[in-house]
Amino acid sequence: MAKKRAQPAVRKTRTDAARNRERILEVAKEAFARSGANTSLDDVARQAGVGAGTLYRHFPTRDALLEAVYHTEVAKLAAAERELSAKLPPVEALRAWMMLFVDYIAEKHIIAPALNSFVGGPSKLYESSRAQISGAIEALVKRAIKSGDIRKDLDAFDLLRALIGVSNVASAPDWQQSAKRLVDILILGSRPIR
Amino acid sequence: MAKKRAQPAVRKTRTDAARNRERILEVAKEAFARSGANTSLDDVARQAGVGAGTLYRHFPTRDALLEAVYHTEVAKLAAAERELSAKLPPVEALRAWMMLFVDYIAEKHIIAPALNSFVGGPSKLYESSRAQISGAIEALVKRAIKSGDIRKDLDAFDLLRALIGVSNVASAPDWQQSAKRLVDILILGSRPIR
DNA sequence: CGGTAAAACGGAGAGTGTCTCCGAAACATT
DNA sequence: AATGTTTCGGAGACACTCTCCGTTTTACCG
Repeated sequence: MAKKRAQPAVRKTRTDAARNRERILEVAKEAFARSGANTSLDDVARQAGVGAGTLYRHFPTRDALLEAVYHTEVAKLAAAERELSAKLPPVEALRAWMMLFVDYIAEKHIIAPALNSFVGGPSKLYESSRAQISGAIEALVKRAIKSGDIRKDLDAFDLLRALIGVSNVASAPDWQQSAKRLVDILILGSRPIR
Repeated sequence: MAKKRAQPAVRKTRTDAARNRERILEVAKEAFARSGANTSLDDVARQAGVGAGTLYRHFPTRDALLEAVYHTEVAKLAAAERELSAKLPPVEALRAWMMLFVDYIAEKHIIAPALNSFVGGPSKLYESSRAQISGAIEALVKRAIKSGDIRKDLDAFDLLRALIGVSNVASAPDWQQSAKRLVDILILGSRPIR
């Protein structure tokens, strides 16, 4: 009694639907990078060659679209955690990952305000992205704690907040340098007392 | 030849103008605190009992209004620096001021994205507020460096960026706690290398 | 005081963005 | 090819931003 198939059960997703979804995602990614998180969604729809209705059906809110756009990027960051952990000593790995995070935001022009939702509200939307990112930093921190290089009571989430926060202030020209200096300060400040 | 008064020279500002300006400021402050930095300015104008044109004449941009609204708040923070410096040892003063900053943002619901402009762009608008805030933290850091409790090469601006950044991520419920833990980490990480 | 020029007011309206609704079109399935 | 479902798309209702300019208010002067 596990699977009935009396009625057509599940219909294959229509190809035009899938195609449009992809196209929207592609255009949106570029638009967000170019003009920030406030790009006109109608514009995105137009450039993707679909009607506004189509865009809003696929992504009911601006946040939903942002989440979808950065989903793959987030996955890459999570993957980097595993790599770094494998080839670097605990603290170094943590540091390297944080630096990577900064670079990522700088390069891809990911809009930090959107990231807020990762550590922020109870939005179901970001659930999976948040899980990936916080999973990554938690693993890194846990390993560093175990090795004795980081204080036992450090909350990985605090570090994530700091990281996102620092990346938020991205207007100044030397932002990236400043962010990296701060990563070092954060790590230094997270060492065991003495 | 210091003061001519051939022509009417300077006219006293009209009382209605001053009154309206005050009223707008008052309403805007409340509105920003209640509904964030994106409140409808037309609404603000309506609630202040003036036309949209009046609001925009006094404050040409949303940022200008924000700046004006928080001008006095910023002044208070700057004043606190002097007080704390007078009654606490260098690092303690720095720490206390940073904590105060966090509290301030939490309590007054100051919209952090607006603060970005303080450390950010070359906007002439925020010039005075920025000067006050960065002056405060620079003084605190300089004193702490002189006392030997903080590393010589620490950039006060970095610290300010971190502070604003961390305050930015204000969605989580335990945000304030997290922010304060981070302040401690930042200060610890800014100590001399031994 | 009353007159007058200068300054401020205010709201209509043009431009733009958001989001919904529903008839028309495209699709998977039989 | 017919059928019934899913998706499309863009017109349109609504909201917000910001400007323009005829009208009103005010400070100043005689």
